[in-house]
Amino acid sequence: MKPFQIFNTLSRTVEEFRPLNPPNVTLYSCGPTVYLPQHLGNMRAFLFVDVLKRALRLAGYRVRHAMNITDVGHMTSDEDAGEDKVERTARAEGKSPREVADYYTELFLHDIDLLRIERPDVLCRATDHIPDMIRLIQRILDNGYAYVRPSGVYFDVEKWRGPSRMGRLSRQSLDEQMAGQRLEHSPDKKSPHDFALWVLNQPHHLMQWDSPWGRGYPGWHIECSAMSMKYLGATIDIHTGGTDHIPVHHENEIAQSESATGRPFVRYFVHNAFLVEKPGVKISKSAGKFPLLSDLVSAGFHPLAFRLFCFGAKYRSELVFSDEAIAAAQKNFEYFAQFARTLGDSEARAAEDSPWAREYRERFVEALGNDLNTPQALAVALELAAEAYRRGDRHVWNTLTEFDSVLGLDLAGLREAARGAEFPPEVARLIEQRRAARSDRNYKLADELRRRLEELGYEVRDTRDSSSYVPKGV
RNA sequence: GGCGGCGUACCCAAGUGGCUAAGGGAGAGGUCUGCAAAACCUCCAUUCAGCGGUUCGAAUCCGCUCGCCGCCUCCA
Repeated sequence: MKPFQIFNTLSRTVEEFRPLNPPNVTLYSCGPTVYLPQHLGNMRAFLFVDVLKRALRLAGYRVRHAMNITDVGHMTSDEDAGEDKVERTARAEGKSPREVADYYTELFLHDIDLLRIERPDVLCRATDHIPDMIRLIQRILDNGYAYVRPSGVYFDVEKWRGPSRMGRLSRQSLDEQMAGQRLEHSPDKKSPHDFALWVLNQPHHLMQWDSPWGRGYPGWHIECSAMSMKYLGATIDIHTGGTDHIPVHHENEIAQSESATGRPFVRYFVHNAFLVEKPGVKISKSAGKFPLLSDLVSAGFHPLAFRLFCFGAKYRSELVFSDEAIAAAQKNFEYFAQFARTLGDSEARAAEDSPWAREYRERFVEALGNDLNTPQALAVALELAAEAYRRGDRHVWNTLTEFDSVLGLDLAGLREAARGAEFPPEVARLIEQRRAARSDRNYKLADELRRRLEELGYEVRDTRDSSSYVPKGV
């Protein structure tokens, strides 16, 4: 089998994936900031991680996945200025920061469940790991790569950077950047590129902790370094995030992590592109207005339609959001669901698929191993179903189920849900009556029973010699 | 000022040197069907923003032009 290939931002090329300790893979993802709901653009990022994880598993790897919940230190502007975003929401809503974080964390979990995104093995909140961050900052200080000032502990970029260390990801030398030219920076900083590891003397800040340097709170970047090391080790295989994190957040994470441990921080950085409203216009929290998953559901779309919609484009391409494209994805979803539902027991329980299905499986795995080409994988899955219809040979359940381990549509569950044994007694009785009416050619009664079933929330789909009953909303 | 990306049919979107430019949606016609669906079959880009160049051969490489955008500040 061909090795799994993935684009590594560190090299800007598609590389063969070689984890440190195969078949184990350590994966860390920059998670949500919990002061607002996660919009559809955020959801695309989490869907990307989910499909990456599932594809790695299909390729034979075992993945340990950690994701952070940012509930402190995320500022409205530079690290040492502005207001903490969680606190801003807390003040606006008259809640405590913890209540705000809890609320939006729950909302996040609710949404990823709807999208059938697997929960990470470790979901870690920044505020639960303050001691870990303090220890890490101390190590950086001990190694001489940070300095303490009245306003905070800062990472010394000049000291650390050495030959091409900073700017490795973004391909920008520090001198080329305009840091400090576009906004005021703290006079305490030796260089405008320096960033806060720990912030001191901000009395208005609600969340404060004691530290060896005084009462304060962590800078935004340190949480990812501290928690990824704690749960996944000094060197992790894959670190994911949006492309917006390349120049600052991930650059700083590398600097602070490697200056602390002296070891490589990440083997593969993998970044997803944005979901955009129209070409080039990204959906973002700071823009004020942004579509949510709940908006799609209110508009009558199934959450999994959004899941398939995202798989219709490569993770590294901007994806243009439109109702028409979501509707197209929903058609795909219904197509898969209908295909699964109409498989007979002998087809769904056969130990072996028909030989012709093998080629589809190979193409599917190959597409995913080719830098996660989900559009191609999706096309293969659709072609498998179409080919099964065309041949009148639907012994492909094992293959389809394997595809679904990545697509994540729960086709097995959908099939079960359409089976008679699962129906409530009243529904089952109506179904039986309708079956009898149809065989008596009493179509007037059959149509009446169809209406009543629809009132109960079941869509009736007849075939020549049987019928299936699908709960509305799939 | 610097870094980076994009422009493929009505829409979404693969393809990055070579069989007929994937796939889906929409659209058109047909088959099947008590009805309503679903499904199946057929059709739907001589062409990849434009213009040059390299090559036996380019949507794919190079140059220029036009248009759009992201990042360098919080952001998936």
